[in-house]
Amino acid sequence: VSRTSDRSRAVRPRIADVAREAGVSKASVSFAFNQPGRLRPETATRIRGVAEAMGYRPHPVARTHKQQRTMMLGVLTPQELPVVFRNPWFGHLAEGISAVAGAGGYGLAFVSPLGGSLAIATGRAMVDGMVCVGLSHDHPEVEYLRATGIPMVLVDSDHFPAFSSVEVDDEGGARAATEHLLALGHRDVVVVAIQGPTARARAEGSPGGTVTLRRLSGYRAGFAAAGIELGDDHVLSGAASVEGGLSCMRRAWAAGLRPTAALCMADAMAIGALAAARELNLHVPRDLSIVGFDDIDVSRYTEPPLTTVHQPIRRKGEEAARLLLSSLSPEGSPAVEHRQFETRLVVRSSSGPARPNGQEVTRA
Amino acid sequence: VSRTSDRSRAVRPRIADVAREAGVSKASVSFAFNQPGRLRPETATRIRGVAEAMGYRPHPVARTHKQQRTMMLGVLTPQELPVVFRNPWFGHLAEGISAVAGAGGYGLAFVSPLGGSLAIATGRAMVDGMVCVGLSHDHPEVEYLRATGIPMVLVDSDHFPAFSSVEVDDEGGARAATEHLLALGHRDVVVVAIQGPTARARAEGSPGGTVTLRRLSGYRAGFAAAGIELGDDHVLSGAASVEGGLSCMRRAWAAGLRPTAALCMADAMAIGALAAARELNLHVPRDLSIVGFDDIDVSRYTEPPLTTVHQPIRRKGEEAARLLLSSLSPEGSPAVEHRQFETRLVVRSSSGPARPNGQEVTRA
DNA sequence: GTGAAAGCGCTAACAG
DNA sequence: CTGTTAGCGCTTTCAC
Repeated sequence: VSRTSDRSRAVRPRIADVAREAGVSKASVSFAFNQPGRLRPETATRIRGVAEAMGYRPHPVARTHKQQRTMMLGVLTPQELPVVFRNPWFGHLAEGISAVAGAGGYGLAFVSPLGGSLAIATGRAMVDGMVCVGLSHDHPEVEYLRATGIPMVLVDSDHFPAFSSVEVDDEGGARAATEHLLALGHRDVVVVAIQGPTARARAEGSPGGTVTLRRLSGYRAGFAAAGIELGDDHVLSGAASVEGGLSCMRRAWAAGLRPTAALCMADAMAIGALAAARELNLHVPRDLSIVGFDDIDVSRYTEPPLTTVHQPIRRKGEEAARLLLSSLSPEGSPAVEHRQFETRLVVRSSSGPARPNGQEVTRA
Repeated sequence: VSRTSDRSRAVRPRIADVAREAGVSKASVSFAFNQPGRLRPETATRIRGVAEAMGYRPHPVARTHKQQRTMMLGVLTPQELPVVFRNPWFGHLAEGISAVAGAGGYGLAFVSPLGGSLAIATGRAMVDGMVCVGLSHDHPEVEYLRATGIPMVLVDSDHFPAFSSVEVDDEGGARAATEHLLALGHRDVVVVAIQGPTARARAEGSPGGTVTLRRLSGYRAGFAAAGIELGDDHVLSGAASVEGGLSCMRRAWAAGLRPTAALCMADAMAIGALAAARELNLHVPRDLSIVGFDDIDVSRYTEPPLTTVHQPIRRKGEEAARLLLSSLSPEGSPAVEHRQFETRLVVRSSSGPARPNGQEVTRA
């Protein structure tokens, strides 16, 4: 067998090549890299010199294979990566996760459905542990994931007895948002919900996912306390992105709805709602109040600045990674912990008094 | 040696265990998973049943080791991950990369300095190829990277003869932005630059990085054509984030600068500049014009909507991944290609006529 | 201080 | 159709 590939890519020298060239054993070469103290200094230096000259580099997979740990953390999302990255919320979460992962010497790999299957993707994932984002019990492959034995920490997911979790008080936050609107006199409100990642939810265009359901129930509770019922036709679902929010609002108007306010489950969607309002020639908040959820960085700089439910996104990421690392380290606590952060309503300028009852907006 | 770890974590069954249990050879088990066609259907089914019952799953690292390909793409950034994720621009790029990587069956791993060293991180990276973002020739470890032999595609980086690249016309875009401001009568303008990732640049607080330099030269060229020189004291550097832009503007004002406009190298920074204006009680664009760069999704929804230089961020990501995949596949073209996309100025409302010459803003 | 050798767990060429 | 076997490239214990 020729040592040169047909693509004529340079052949990577192996540890044996270096050993031969340096006139030592493979073990010595390994020591030169991993435990230089065990070699006579001059030997170590010489070996490394030879290795460098040959362009030798320990093969990361072989090394990992032997070591039985990858020093990688996985970030698992039931949605495809492009849709995940489209939501700035995820960037903030990744900030938090990567900060503590990096500090602990861990790298990050993103695990999302491969060929439509999370199971396949998970099976391929070379990670020591996973942060799972938005995993619900009704996910078709959740049992598989649970059974893999991979240490996991759940963020914004259903609870599983075996795993630690990090979340926020979604219901409370949603309820606070509703009460805010109610206090401003709003009675006709649409909910812009995050669509579930499951095929079923997508097919039905229905909301889904743990967080979605919790927030929905918070909204409902708020309305119920005021004796108002939130009709199913007033709940629109879409992707958690600007585009998704925009499309929900368009659908609402197309369906003849003329609400005075919109409760959005993600700031990205709320920004989309802002765009929709602009399209419809609606002034925010005079003609339409918009309340978001998340309080991502840009929300305070939108036009108008967004009233929204704040949650500590980065801290959630940090905490999740911390929990995971601690369950990974031999000295760390293997105890499962459930951490819930508070939410709080941040009132800015996208919400205001409802326009007088029944008075439809005049298109300019 | 006990087969049970002290952390009492369930022992993962190996292929040999399944083979023994099913009364077949390891090869048959492997075939049952990878080439079921080579087994009698009933045998294959039985084996998979046994495997399932035992909770067997092929070890991803071992599998990868044997296969000699990881089916993973790396995304390399000279900056630490948290700072990278702080810039929405990167989210858009990741959208593009992940879309084509996922379609090609590849996963994504993020590679950023580990213990301060890109070399260490790269050495550990189990990837088939890398998309390098913002790599400049003057990076201390760039030679190491080049020498690894890992297939790479460069985004927004200096050119390297061996690698394909994807970029935009930074200089042209920057120049267009400058000319726009000049046409509006601005003569006293500060530049809010992206700080280089190198320790040196950080220490000096100086701008750095390929893209930064290109845009800076575009700005300079624009001013020069009008006979104006951009003083070094008018160039502030910071992280490519809202926070970074805010801090640059604070520093500018603290230094006694009272420009009528700011040219920001990233929309995230421009949003920070918007925040600074608010702090300083400056109306945008009446007292201060702000021009960004990137045209990220939210830029059209800020208060006021951002005048900025548009670049096709997602397409850059897609193109980079496509180039990389094609160089990875046996049939793909190994040719190095350099792809440059156009930029174009998008005028929105954050820029306007300069306030009359010499007339300082009155703080409200 | 240095080297020999035994794996890590899997895949696939080759025999049977 | 099924099993034997030879690695993939490295690390690390154990002996010298």
